[in-house]
Amino acid sequence: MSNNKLPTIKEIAKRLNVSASTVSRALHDHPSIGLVTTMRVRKVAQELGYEANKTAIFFKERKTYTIGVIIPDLSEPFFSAALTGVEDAAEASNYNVIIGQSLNSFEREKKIVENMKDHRVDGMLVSLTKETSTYEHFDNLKRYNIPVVFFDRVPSRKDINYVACNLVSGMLQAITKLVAMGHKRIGLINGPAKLAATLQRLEIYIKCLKENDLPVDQDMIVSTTLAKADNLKAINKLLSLEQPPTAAIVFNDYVLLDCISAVKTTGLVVNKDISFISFANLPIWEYMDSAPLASIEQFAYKQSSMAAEFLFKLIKNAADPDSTNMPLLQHIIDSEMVEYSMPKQIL
Amino acid sequence: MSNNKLPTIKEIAKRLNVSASTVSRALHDHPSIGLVTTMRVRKVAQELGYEANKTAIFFKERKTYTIGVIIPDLSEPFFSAALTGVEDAAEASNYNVIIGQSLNSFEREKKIVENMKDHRVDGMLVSLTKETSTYEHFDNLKRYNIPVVFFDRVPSRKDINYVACNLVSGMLQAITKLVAMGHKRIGLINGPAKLAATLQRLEIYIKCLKENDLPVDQDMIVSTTLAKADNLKAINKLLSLEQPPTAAIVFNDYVLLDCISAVKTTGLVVNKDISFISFANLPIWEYMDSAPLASIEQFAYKQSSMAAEFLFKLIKNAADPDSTNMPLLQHIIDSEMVEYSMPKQIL
DNA sequence: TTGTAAGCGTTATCAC
DNA sequence: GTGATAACGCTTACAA
Repeated sequence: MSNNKLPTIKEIAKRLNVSASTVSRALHDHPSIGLVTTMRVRKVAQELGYEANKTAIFFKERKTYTIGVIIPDLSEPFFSAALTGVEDAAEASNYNVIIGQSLNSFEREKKIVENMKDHRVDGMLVSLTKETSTYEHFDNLKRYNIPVVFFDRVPSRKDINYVACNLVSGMLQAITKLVAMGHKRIGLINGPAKLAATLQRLEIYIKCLKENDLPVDQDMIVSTTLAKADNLKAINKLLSLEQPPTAAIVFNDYVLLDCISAVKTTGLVVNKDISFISFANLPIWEYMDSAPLASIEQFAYKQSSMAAEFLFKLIKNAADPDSTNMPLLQHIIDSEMVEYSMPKQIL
Repeated sequence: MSNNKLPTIKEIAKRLNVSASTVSRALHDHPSIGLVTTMRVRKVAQELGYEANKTAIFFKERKTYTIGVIIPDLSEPFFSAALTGVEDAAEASNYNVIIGQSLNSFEREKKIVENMKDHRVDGMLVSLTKETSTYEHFDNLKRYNIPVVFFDRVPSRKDINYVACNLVSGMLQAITKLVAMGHKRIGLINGPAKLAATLQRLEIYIKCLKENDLPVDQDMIVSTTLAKADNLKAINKLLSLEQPPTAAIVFNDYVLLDCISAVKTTGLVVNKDISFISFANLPIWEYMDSAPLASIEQFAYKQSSMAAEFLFKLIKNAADPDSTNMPLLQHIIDSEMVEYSMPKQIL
């Protein structure tokens, strides 16, 4: 253990019989310091292996050069991609990233916010819990001048900074494509009613059907709690209709995985008897036999890195003494339909 | 913008005409402070919404209550699971986690280490780059009393703290199982020669074949650069042998995905004409038609959370004034073969 | 029971 | 050109 304390500016000062301020200035090439002194200081600094203690500087500056990211669940590829987006943006701005997984628990989310506040992050990026419907824990941060930018799962409020994704564009492409392929009966396997996303998907689904002059048939709209057993029940309900749909929009990829299993169990063939299109997109679909026809790409990386840019803008603006009041930073990215190359069952 | 500065201990002191130390003590229920004073202090603190500025405390304590995690690539489910393991362990110890992805670049790894050192993390958890073969950048941390624990991808050195996974146990189970199923020709699709993991897998493969009294046939050992085209070439080489293997051990799941594609292209059937077993394990195999027979589970979460425990032990020990010199903390977890339920092609 | 002062490492302000 | 001092917010001997 090299328990010898790290050299400080004072240590150097003492060795040279100069003041700490002189050392500090010398090390910063302050013009007022004589060349000789500067050289002597540098030499000793070098010898001692001196390096400025940034934590002291940060403390003085009242900054941490760290931002916090709160996401629901890293095991979802969507969010790990998002985290990478944040990290890349942060690196470019010389910021560090501390991370917290809310695991879709509102209580955890609150706790993480609190903890990050205690650590005085310079800002926060947040993708909300499914449970979150109140936002005081974020409002509190104003007091600490900690700006927040939300992404993807954003509050239903207008007075916030956010980057989100518009699902309509991708869905419209998807349904239009299905129609072009001849599909007339397109079902919807939706999520639990209490989720905002569920209502949203329903509305979009209906809107896009209408745009394609298709009728909305309530029998073809089913929902699931997202539990596996329930996913199976939902798809089976569709399949057992007198006139089952020939295609279905699915709440997300995890639900879809179960749907595909169920279809196979009945002996039907995915992409022949029934085609799927789902939200989000697992990176491995392209390797799978029964991949959906397409996914609605929601650009995790793009959303999160843009949110990070926003955040750094806010941070800089707050630091600027003659900053004018910043307008809200808000952006919506259009989703896009991404087709998978040649679902194998069709070949 | 609530630009009014946050209340400090001084502010409270001023209001009450007492000293800052009194306030500090009162807020900590110091026994020497009179009840009345304590109450008055608390009241004002309450009114002002005072909260201790932890960054100041941390600075004084010369601690950050933050650890750094360096991993190659979050898009690999293995590492995002590992990160979750760290986060869970950290939460239990009231620590924060800052994250850095080396993206398998040695230069990036060095830079991240440097940056985390500047931020004075209390310790680091590291899973090395494929490129890393020198360790000065970690040795430097001793100077700053920043302990390091490696996990999964650990240095080839004995004087370090680490948690790793022993591949032999799982591989032995796997090959034994293949043999029990009647397989006599078991190939190996290995990685690039420059990776330590490649040599390791080769040795284990040979060892396990021998344990099962099977001959080692050089023709059945192929390798790939991990690039897609190369993966295809490797599997095709095996398939085009006069006597192709009936089973193969594959370097990792990503290589295997390509192998499966290739097998299908030739019209052969996975799990009938050829079976696979691979290292690591993608969370979605169980949903796939042509899943490998089994994966060698390497316990990302367990490794990383145990590494985190080690780290906290080291941190505590270093903080303890009368700490005896800590012995190295090292642990090896046995890998295990994990079978997938009923590969569908066989049903 | 309370106040004073020093200290964590650095920098900015003012004085000489 | 360089030095002293204060300040960031807090804790803790040591005094009183």
